[in-house]
Amino acid sequence: MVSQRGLEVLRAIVTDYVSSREPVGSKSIVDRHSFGVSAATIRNDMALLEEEELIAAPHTSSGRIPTDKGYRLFVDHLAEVKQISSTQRVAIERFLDESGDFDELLGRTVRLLSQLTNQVAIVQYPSLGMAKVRHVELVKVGSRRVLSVLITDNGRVDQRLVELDRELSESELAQLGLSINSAVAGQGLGEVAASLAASSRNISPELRLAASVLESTIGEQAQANRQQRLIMAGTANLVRTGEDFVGSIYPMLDAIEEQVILLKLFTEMSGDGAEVAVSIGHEIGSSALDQASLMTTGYASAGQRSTLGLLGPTRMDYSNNMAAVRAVARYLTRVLDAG
Amino acid sequence: MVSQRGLEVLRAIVTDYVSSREPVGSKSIVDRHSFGVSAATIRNDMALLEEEELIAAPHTSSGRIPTDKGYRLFVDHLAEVKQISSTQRVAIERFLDESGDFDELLGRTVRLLSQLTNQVAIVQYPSLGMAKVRHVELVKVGSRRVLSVLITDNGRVDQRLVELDRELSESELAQLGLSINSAVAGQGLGEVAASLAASSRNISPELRLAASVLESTIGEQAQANRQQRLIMAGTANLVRTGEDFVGSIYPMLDAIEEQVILLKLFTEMSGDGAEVAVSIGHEIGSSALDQASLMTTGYASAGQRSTLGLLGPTRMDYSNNMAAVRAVARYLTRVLDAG
DNA sequence: ATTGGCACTCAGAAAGCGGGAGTGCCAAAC
DNA sequence: GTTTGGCACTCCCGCTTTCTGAGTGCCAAT
Repeated sequence: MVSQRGLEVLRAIVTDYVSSREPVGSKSIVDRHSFGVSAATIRNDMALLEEEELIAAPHTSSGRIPTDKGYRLFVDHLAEVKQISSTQRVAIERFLDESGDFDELLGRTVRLLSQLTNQVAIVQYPSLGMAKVRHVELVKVGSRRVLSVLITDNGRVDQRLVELDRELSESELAQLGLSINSAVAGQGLGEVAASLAASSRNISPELRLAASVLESTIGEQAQANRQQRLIMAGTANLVRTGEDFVGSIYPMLDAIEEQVILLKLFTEMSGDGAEVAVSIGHEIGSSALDQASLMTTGYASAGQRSTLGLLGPTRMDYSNNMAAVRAVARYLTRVLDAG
Repeated sequence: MVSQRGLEVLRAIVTDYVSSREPVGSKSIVDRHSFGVSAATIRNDMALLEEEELIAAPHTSSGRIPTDKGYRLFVDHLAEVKQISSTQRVAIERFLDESGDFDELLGRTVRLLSQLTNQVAIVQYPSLGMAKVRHVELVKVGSRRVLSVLITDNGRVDQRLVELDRELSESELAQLGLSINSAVAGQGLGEVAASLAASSRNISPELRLAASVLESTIGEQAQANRQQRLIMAGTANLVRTGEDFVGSIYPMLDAIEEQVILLKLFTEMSGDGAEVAVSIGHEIGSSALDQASLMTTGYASAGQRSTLGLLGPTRMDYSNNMAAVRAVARYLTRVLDAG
């Protein structure tokens, strides 16, 4: 069994390794930390830790680095719950002052988080969820093209181009818009398609074809799972910390650019609510990301729960990053959710 | 003066260097290309080219690589105008089929271009430009928060959160919405602020304060220069081609993440219209992007002109990339602009 | 349980050593 | 005058060798 001091040694190994990037040996531990014991004693403890697979030696007779399991124990029991630094607070404050479009805000948030942590930051676009339709606006943008803008009562906007069979006059379009709005306004997103189908009976024959195209698009918009969208920043940081990965980082970069894996992970992890959740290395369950850690937490936008987080090497500063993720999520919720 | 054959030699050097990544010598030129002359003759030509600073030798007695000036000459006079390959065509076709939100479309476009070229792809968000206001929708998203969605008649949407001094009832909000819409609908974006100020006299005293906050926000939205927004993809490609840069690529990555320089360059280059414009190395005028080339062209969205392009090492496949940029811009225009 | 001592291991830096691709120049040939 | 073969020279790059030092595991003594 691992002793109390053994755990302290593990903590020392993790913190030292994270800051130095180098395998840490018994000597450097007694130097940097004030255990009241000799290096040989530490070595005994380390042998225990290695048996438990909490640490490992990259090469025979070299210092030790934490395993995924070691990081896990560290995150669960040993990491101190930090507050964000004053520098970070200033960054968030300054960031708070700027105004801008909703999308811009999310973009700025994700860049902020990436700068605070020097990792890849990811924000999941809030889902349309259980919202109701507020308004549909049809905008003519070409002779036979119409942009359909759907606005929900929790403030999400989905805009989409529709190609019609023939040109509609402004008045025809206005008429269609009126009829569509009266059919769908106040409807839950799930009901939109049905309501549209029901109302379309009253439409004049000349408009019938155009109307059906529009209706199917609006139905799509209502179904569209905006949850499927990630905003990312700081991919470059992964390169900067690239020395932390053995072998090529290209599989990782590809996986990130693909987004598929991340989307899956984000939706899976989103259930956890307010706490910061961490997946370490192999726990992520993707071979491309098995040298990475994923850290997520929830945020709220107009009552809709969504997820944000970051991705970085397993060898990351968990305490700091967890604090930053938590702070940014809280801040974003404060800005976007009911005051 | 550089002879005709000299120019052919330059072309050979550029193409060989681009594909091999290695300084190219006189021997390998006569091997790979069928000049009817010996290596020694080529050497003489190369000496000329070097005098003209079109090529340079990384080390004494090593092969030559093109200088920025050499690339410039190549792009202007020697590069053959390629068609995109069938593989690329297929990629674009497949991409064309998918439906989705406007923002998603731009996102997909930029990822497409980055995959076609293996470079960093950039799309500038279409500007609001000379558009007129179509509709303003006010959506209550919290007790004291309102989301203001502004839609223009060319289909751009700007959404923005407003914090009010007190809670408004739905009916109050609806009333305000009506009054605001009647004031601004059909107005040019520049006139919005004035129209709002004029109309606000008729607003009841209880709403006065909330109205003024809303009005100033809507004024901002109308002024907002969406031109200021870039969508990027494929930063990772820069790392993949990272061996092409001498020294650290971090300054480049930083410059890209900052976006400031790129925004400036994009707005400057946007005037050129339909042709593909290329800035090579030092021509860009930014020390961080010394070793990069920027390639841009215009596209149109509902009559608004905007810019897209890519960024990569000076040592890039100009012919291919120019073809891809042109093809994607045309395609995007076809989808977004009047059919 | 802890400690000092000691032989052993091994990664990584420094140094040494060709091989080879490429050059510049020159005198001869076309 | 342009082109060519020849030749001496340069210097990068990859290879092996050596060396050093941090670190380990184990053991006997405290």
